Amino acid sequence: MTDEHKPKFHRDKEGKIKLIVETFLRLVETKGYSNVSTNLVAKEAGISIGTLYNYFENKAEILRKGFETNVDNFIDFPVMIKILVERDYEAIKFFVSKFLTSHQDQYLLNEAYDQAIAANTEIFQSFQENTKEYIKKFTKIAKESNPVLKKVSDENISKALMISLNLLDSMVHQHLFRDQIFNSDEDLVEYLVKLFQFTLDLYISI
Amino acid sequence: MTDEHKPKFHRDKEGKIKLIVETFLRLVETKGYSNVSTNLVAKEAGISIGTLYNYFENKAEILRKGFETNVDNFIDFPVMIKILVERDYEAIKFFVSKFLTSHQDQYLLNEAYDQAIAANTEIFQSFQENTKEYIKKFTKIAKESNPVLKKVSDENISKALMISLNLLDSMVHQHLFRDQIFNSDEDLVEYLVKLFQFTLDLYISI
Amino acid sequence: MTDEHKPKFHRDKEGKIKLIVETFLRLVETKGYSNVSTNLVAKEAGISIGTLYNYFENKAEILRKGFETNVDNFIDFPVMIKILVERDYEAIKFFVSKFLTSHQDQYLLNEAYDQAIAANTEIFQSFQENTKEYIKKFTKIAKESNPVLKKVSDENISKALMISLNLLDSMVHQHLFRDQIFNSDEDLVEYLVKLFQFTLDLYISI
Amino acid sequence: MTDEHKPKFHRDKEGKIKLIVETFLRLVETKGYSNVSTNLVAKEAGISIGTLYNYFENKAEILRKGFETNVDNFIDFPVMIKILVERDYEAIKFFVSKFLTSHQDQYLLNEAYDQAIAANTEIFQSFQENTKEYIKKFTKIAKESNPVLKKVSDENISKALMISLNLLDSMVHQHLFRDQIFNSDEDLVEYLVKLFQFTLDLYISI
DNA sequence: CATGAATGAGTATTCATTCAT
DNA sequence: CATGAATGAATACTCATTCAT
Repeated sequence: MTDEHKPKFHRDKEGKIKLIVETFLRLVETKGYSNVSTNLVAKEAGISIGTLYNYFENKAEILRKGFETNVDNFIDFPVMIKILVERDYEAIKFFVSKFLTSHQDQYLLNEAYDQAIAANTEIFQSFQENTKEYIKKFTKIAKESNPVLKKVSDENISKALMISLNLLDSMVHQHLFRDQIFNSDEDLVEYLVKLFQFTLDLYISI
Repeated sequence: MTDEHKPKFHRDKEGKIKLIVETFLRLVETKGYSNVSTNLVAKEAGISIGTLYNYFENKAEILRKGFETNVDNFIDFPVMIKILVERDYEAIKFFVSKFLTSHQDQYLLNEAYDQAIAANTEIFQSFQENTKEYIKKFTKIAKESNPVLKKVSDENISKALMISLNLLDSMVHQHLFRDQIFNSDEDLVEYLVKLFQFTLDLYISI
Repeated sequence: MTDEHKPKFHRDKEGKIKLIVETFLRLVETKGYSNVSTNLVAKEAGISIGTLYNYFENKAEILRKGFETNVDNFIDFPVMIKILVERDYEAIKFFVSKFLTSHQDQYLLNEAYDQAIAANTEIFQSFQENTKEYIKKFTKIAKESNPVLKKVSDENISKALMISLNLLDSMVHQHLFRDQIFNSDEDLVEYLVKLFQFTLDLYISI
Repeated sequence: MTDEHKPKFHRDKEGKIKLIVETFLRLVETKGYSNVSTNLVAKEAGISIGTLYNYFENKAEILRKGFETNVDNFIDFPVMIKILVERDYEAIKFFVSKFLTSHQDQYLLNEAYDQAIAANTEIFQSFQENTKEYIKKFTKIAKESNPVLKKVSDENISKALMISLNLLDSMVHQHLFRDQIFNSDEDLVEYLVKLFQFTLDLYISI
């Protein structure tokens, strides 16, 4: 109870960090990492540039924080586990469709990560560790929640997951931002589902 | 005497454009788009910055031109046609291996295209048109040079080609610059060959 | 009980001022004036930046206060008096050697004073007054503690002291941070002792 | 003749460099190195900041250039040689007086060198080399122009010169910018002449 | 058509200082 | 009297682009 008195005095620290990160990501999504200046972020967030740098050591750090929090609600664990095990066409289709719908925002973000990675090795490692941690977490939960997966090696589960997500990502990216290979979204989704199944069959044979 | 037919020295407009584009792409491949300044390009090309801007309206224009000319010698047409038709494991493997080897250079270039796309819609369309043109050209040649392909629709040939290249690109990219999903290059190549075959089987049934 | 006479904990204004000044000087000695931010001083001192500004109007003020208190324990009065009177080679040599050893720390501090002086005339005067006060104090004590010096004018004692210290300072500075005029520390010390004696002979003839 | 046609088209390159350096030094002399921003220099010189950076890689480089050109007309070689050999009281007095008169400008400049040195090791070495070169040049000329000096070792001539100049510098600095030790300029000059002679006697015995 | 000096808005980041709590 | 979040002018430096020659 007494703990709840204090925060009244402080401006909401976590809230401010969140505000900065969200503003930053929103801008990156539309303009690309290198076209978003920290000064602009501050202005758009309605804070001073000094405040921004009170919370983040540098520009890349904002991106890192964004990635960190973003990765957490990236995929729906139960849904994915169900897919891994049952390999149900409709389930995969649903997942892929949702992925397609929500991907547009993510795309420039991913590119931002790439750019930051290219410029900064530390951040690269941070990204890798975050992803690994996330994959590990997923693998553990997957095995715990479904006995069938216990027979599959951790490595293969990780592989299946990462490859599949990566494939989805790249094809959706191509579809949305480069050449329109498929005539319709449905066309694309159909192919992706098959690709997904193909990869699962390859690495997770039950 | 024959040398005098193509006036390569002064007053050679095309030669100068080519020089600028090549210098630009070479630099982008090693340093990334945003780390290559037009001033540097001019210096490296041995011309003045003023001359560069006589031939190109702005930086992005050089990239556009670069894409236009680059796409031309992207893949070895005969090899690719052979793959499409025969679907020979070793041939695909050879192609994929070569792709992997040469990808590192292309990576920063691709990112440059993406950045330009993000910043400039005009360029996006230019890119799309170029690619379409290229694919159309390939499809035509493929059909002409191999009767078996005549039965396959143009659309499917295009699809097979674009999807395959895109998949290769994304997986290699992931392997080289993001998380190391596969334990070795061989491991990756093996998977990619299967993926390649899967896609060909799907769209080009002979 | 005796400990309670000087309330060293909270509410100790003098203690807090001392803490700030000492922290500040310690940092300046290692990092240089312009590389020490008030925020850092506060952090290192374990107080808030707000508290720091409750006690000092601005950054330069801390330096001024630092000079004020620092000048007090600059030289060992008895040793210096002995030197002035006896002009003993070994005593001077010992003093000079010690000066050389301890100068490295003082250097950045002196530079800080100079910088502050260059930027702020008020501080200049404050420095001058402090030094004058200090010299006057020394002269008085010197005359009181050694009857021989009573014959010498105050002005000459001051001169001898200030010139000598200044000469030491500049030559040591040159030796340590600029060109290495002397082959060894011993070489330098030898010259400085002679210089010291020369100056004393000039102004304090007994 | 043909060569003389060209420069008409270019804005005077050397002139611009000189302009920048002089503006910079003028500002440093009054405000101190760290209080002079490159933007201010550009503004005061009536050029754009971009132009400034076309001619100098960074701020410190301007100072280096300033030092380089400054050191050349630092002392009057013939006068100094005469002093070294004849040790004439009036000649030294004249030299010292002139030194005192012209020193005010030099002081903050010297401090600027110190600051730059403290921040940048490369520049430090550049300074050292320039000074060494200068001293070497002087020593050579001195020996050539006056046979008496041939008996003296190069090292001792260098020492005598550097120590003397350093002593002058520090005492004048103290006199002008710190505590007024001497009652008058004449008073100071008198002491400095003696100091000068003392050092010459020590290192250059003829 | 070539040149390259000049431009200046823009970049990431710092830091002395203020003031609401 | 203490706190520390917030400020924003200032800094060194970059680079796409222009234009007088």
